[in-house]
Amino acid sequence: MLRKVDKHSGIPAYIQIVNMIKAELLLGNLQKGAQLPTVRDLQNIFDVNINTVLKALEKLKAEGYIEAEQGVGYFIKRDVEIDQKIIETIRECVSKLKDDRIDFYTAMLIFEEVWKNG
Amino acid sequence: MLRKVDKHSGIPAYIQIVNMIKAELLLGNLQKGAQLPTVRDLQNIFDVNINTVLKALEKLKAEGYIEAEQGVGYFIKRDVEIDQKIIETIRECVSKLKDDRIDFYTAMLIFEEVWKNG
DNA sequence: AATACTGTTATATAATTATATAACACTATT
DNA sequence: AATAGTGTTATATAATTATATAACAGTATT
Repeated sequence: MLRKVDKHSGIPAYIQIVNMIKAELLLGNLQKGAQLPTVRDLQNIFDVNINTVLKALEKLKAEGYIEAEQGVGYFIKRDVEIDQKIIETIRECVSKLKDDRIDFYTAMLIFEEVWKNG
Repeated sequence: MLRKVDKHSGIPAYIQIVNMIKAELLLGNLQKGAQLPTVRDLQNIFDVNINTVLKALEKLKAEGYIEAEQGVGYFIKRDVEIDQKIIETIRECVSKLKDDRIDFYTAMLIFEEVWKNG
């Protein structure tokens, strides 16, 4: 689900936008051929300047995820394959962590550290 | 474990440094009273400019995690409590995901999206 | 006292990120 | 043909992030 960018996270807005759209692709919420909201709508959805939206779309285009049709819109270029088992693994983990009342940021810190120095 | 900053991740270096040190605190690898490497050593460890190190340390100090002794060094101010069960949950999840050959970035994207729109 | 190690402050410079704003170009509808 | 909706390009401005470099100030050791 596309949502407002977090302007206090320290992570550049255009990176957050790229990440959100990639996540939609991975979860199958955006599939090949689907049309993205218009650039000006995305501007409102993410609550950023139009140039910031374009920077994100340009990156996604360069990576082959989307393509633009001048005067028409942006479209998803290809599906991103992902094993449903992986999503289920993550869902279960997130569920457990939320039960333990841990916040997202802390979870991410531990997740990254464990991943890189297991 | 403190390691080089990823200069291509898009995430500001000083934020990465703050996150790495916080992760060490959460995992108990850095405990109350422990001394951090010197500012100039940290500069080499993270492979950034001294001002970038100071910016990160300043943030950690402002948040109460560390304190400075002029002419002596930086020290951990307090332990960060965290249920070991949480760490175990994350370890297991990471282990499963690595078995499935998924890369860190993709895992994080799904993790964040599932967390925020379960 | 001198030295070598700490943290601290300062200045200048550059690249990156983000905003505001305007105009242009293509497509589809009226 | 005119219009309204798309994407596209451009300019100016500001804040943030990061670097290089130098000097200063406190602490502990010799």
